[in-house]
Amino acid sequence: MLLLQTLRDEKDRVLTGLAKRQVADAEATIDRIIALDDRRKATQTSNDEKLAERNTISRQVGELMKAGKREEGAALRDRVNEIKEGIAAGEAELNQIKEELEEALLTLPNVPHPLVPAGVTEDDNEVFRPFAGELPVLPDTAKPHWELAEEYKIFDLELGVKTTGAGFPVFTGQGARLARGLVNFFLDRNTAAGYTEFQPPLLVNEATARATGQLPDKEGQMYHCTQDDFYLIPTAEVPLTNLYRDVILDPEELPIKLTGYTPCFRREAGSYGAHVRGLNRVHQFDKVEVVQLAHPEKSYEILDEMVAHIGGLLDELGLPFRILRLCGGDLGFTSAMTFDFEVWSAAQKRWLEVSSVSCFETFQSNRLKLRYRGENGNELAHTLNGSALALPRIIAALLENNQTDEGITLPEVLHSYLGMTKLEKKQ
RNA sequence: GGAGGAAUGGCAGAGCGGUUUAAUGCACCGGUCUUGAAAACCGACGUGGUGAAAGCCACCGGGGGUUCGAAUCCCUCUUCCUCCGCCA
Repeated sequence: MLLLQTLRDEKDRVLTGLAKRQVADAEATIDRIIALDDRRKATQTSNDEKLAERNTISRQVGELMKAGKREEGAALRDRVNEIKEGIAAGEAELNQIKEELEEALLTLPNVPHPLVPAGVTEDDNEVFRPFAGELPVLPDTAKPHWELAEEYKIFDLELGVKTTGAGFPVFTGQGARLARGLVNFFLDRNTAAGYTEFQPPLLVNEATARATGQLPDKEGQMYHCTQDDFYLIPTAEVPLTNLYRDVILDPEELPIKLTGYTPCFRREAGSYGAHVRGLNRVHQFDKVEVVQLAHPEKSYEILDEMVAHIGGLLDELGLPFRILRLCGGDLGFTSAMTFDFEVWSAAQKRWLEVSSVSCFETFQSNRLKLRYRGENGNELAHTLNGSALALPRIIAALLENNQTDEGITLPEVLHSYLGMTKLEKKQ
């Protein structure tokens, strides 16, 4: 959620930024928000005056009663009763204004950073760092990962359909081991880079989902347990970042670095077709996430650091990748700048997104009330997060790119995690 | 699921209807003293709204109510603790 103060003080900058996202009626919305806030201030001030009067008179009543002047006290009591009616009306109006204000504020997405390119669709994203080497070229007999998965018994989509439904792959045998090995590899590397590991809940309440911005923006994207009003997390970002909701940090504690492995659940309503075959898009998948809470002056430096860290993971896995900077139109609702990592899937001959790294500036911390003690009072911290990494498409690329007649070779860093150097065909 | 108890500032812990502008202690911060440190002493010491400021207002787990006046009384929800039941 954007700060009211920003809308007032930097309206031009906000409008320029939101134009990159093609936000409709941005100026009208901002004007309405400021008008509502003016009303809020006026209403609250007049109500506070009534409250102050009530408090003063009530104190006098107390003194009169103590002094035994019951009749004078009773007269003042009647006066307070009149004031109380005004207070009740004022409070009702105030609450209504606040509700409208909140609702309007929630409709505005984050303001893109000046370096974010304008654009409408993913085709307008900036190739921030192209892949430097030669893309691997496979023989015509090369198979896509969903065919390899059957030959090598990596995962089984039919079993997932039986137990749950489409989009819930069941990893089997050496496939399950590969997934577990990757999770451990990622967690070990993240921990070595100074991130503290957490195992958060996979179900979150509404307040948590709102604080990081999944609600109300992505209402239909999350699985909702209506009986208990919990949401299944679409990413570990949600519980991990919310660990620091309503917290005031000492500046020396920054940056705070968190990592965690969780399954992620996404409804992906309306997605179907050839481009979602195999592991390309599923409803449940494993992901290791990194989160940082940063001083505002350091956040973009830290974003660079996170990009470098994730690039290092992909280098170690030997996967060809490129980095995109998302354009305004493709940028997530809550993000100010996002880099996407895409690995080359040699059999499908296409780029697959495996990580998204974002700086949210104060958009999340405003809702989270995540602050640090600054020079001039408490100030909102910046939040950042990124996938390090999401498993399914990593597995897809590893299977496809490394297929040989003798089996699927594994990158050296995984040998000790899996206890083998390659995957073998199974009957 | 059942019975009882509890929830107050970073922590501990008073307060049970009206000088509470939330006592006191510890921690933290500034200062005096000291060669330096400790001790001692002095001072500052929660969050938010509004305002140029003084000030005013709200917040004692959340919500609602009683009252001229609520941290304090009532209702309700949540969480934690103790015990019972069930259970991986």
